[in-house]
Amino acid sequence: MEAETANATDAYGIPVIPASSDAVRRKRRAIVDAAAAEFLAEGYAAASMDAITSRSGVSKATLYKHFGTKERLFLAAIGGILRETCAGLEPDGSALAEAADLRSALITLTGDWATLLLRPDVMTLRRLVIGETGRFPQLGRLWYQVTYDMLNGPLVEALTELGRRGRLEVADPELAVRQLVAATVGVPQLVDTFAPGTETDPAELTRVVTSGVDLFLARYAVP
Amino acid sequence: MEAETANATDAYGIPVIPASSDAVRRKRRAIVDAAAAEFLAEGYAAASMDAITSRSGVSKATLYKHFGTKERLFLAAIGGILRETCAGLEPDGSALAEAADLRSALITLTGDWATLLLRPDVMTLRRLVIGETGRFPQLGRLWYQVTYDMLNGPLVEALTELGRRGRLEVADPELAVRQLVAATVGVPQLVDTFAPGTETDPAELTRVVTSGVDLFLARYAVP
DNA sequence: GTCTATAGACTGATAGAC
DNA sequence: GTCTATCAGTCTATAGAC
Repeated sequence: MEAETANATDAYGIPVIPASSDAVRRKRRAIVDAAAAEFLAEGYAAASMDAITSRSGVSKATLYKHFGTKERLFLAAIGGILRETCAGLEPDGSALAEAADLRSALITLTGDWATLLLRPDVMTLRRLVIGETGRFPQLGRLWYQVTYDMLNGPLVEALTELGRRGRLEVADPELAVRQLVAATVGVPQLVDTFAPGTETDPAELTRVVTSGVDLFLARYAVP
Repeated sequence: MEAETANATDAYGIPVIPASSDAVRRKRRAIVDAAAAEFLAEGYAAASMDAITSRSGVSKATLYKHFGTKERLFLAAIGGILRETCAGLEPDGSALAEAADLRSALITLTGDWATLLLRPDVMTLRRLVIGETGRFPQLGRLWYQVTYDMLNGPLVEALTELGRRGRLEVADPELAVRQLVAATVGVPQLVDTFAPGTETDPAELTRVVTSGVDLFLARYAVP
């Protein structure tokens, strides 16, 4: 039924869009892409449905037929690229427990995260989600969940395993991971959060990440 | 001259409002307060000048006479409360260099910062500034500057002094302070950034801050 | 009587929705 | 393409200070 499809949401309150024919799917794709670009550039309130219509090349009727309201289009577009951004990214935290050189493995892992999370498009998305979290709490929860599943979760398991093997001494792996992420990725991320477009020189990034890992190991490594 | 006053800005691009009689100043105060409440609740684009007019109790002519445009009112209101929030807060980083118990002093200092920065009104303001940084870069710069002057700056000096006295070994005090802030305040702040209104139990906050300080000292304290 | 500051109706544009 | 609501910003008639 039309109304039912147009109002379905998943566990996070992000609209669920049913599968369909190729032509329909391509139009929907065009709308979502246009919406994402407009919302990322303007924010939710300042974005215009007319502008999204023009960008996507479909008619307003088609747009409203598929998404119903501005709110639902926003959630579908932003929720979608949020998932996509993190998809295809292998956490590979399990390799960490086996690594011969733990320090190098941690530097590589946190460095890779930092490179991904500092990408201009990811930072723009992050700023948008933070700014709209008051109006759309489900987006904030989704962002936190996605980044947690990608970064923190696997690492907590790896640290716990490393603790069992006697290579680390972490009483609270959950907290330790949050500290590691904060002391590495979090440091350059804070600057770019308030100064968009700040260039982060790769050499400087490596230096910051390395220092963060050393901070972590100074406390938690078994001598 | 009228036009000159209505367009004057300071070094950060925040409108400068000249002093005036008590009655005029009280009206201006009412406008700014109403504007801050509306902008914090709705964001820049969704906030309505009519709503601000109603809230403040003055007429639209008065409002436009004083602030000229929505943009200028936004910058004046948000820039104003941003400064106010941090005013009257003594950094007192100099006491750190003299502290007998450095660990306790750091825990107290970072704990106080965390308590201030996690206040719901401060977090709401922070989310707004992050969300509007694309449109109003000067607000992002101002936030970074204000928090830096309040937290990081004095602490960098204190760490440098403690290094001279042989109690710490910090090759890069600037980076060390960013790590300390990230590993203490930054940890609970990240949660509340994406999940507004998350209650942070004071005991848990102390535990997190203490652990962050211990992380810092494990790396940088001279044995 | 003159003049500044104000109230609030008004305007043209544009929004979301259908 | 049409519709109605609402937006930022303007304008005019008036109230009150001197």
